Amino acid sequence: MPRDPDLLFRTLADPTRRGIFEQLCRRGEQTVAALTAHAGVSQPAVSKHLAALKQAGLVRDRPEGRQTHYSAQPKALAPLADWTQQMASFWDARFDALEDLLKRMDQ
Amino acid sequence: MPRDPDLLFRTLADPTRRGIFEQLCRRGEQTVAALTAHAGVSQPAVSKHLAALKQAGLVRDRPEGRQTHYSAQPKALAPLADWTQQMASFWDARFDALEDLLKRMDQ
DNA sequence: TAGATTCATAACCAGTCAGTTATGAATTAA
DNA sequence: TTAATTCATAACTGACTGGTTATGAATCTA
Repeated sequence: MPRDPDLLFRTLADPTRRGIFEQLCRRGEQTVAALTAHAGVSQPAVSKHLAALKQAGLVRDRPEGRQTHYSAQPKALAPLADWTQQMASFWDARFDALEDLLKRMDQ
Repeated sequence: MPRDPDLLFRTLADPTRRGIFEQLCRRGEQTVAALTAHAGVSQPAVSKHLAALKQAGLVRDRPEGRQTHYSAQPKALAPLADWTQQMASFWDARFDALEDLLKRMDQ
């Protein structure tokens, strides 16, 4: 159930790639050409980033004629949110344990 | 307010480094030697990872004699959670807009 | 059909980075 | 003081990867 967030972290670590994903989240489905217009890198670079995002499940592609439409799959971010939550909860648990100990010592 | 999550993503992208951070979240403050015992890499590698984590604000160091104790600062994960939340909300907003449009068309 | 457009892939390059060993500084122990 | 321990840094290396240009396949248009 707590899926491995490794691929997710690696995929989102690159700012250009993260920018493309953000663009898709903000503006919705877009073609490669539209994404390239904002990405600041060449079209092949964008295609490679899209392939990486697809590999991580963060986007879906919808081929239509000679163009391909991509859209974000924000659901795929769940393992990331889970991981973050888990780290915080570990910390909280220890904090609670300390609080508990202090209370006990106070008695 | 929405701080830049770039350094955070880059820092957490490496599995070894993320493992060290997880260890600190789970077990609390630990020395470099203790962390090295679990990391599966050399002590200098661990020291470098700790320096990176510290740079990102994810850990604090507490020098004590010849050893240095490190502890997690999970608060530093906030921008990550914020970013994730924001991506989801962008998506939801568009979804709502679509829903709205459909309702309007239905009238 | 011929030409233009859209995208993906191949091939290559340069910079980054995580790992190593070697070493030294600072502290503790004998 | 001498020896041992703990950690950080320097120097180096090899792998990875994000960028490029070149190219080709597929599709649309004139």
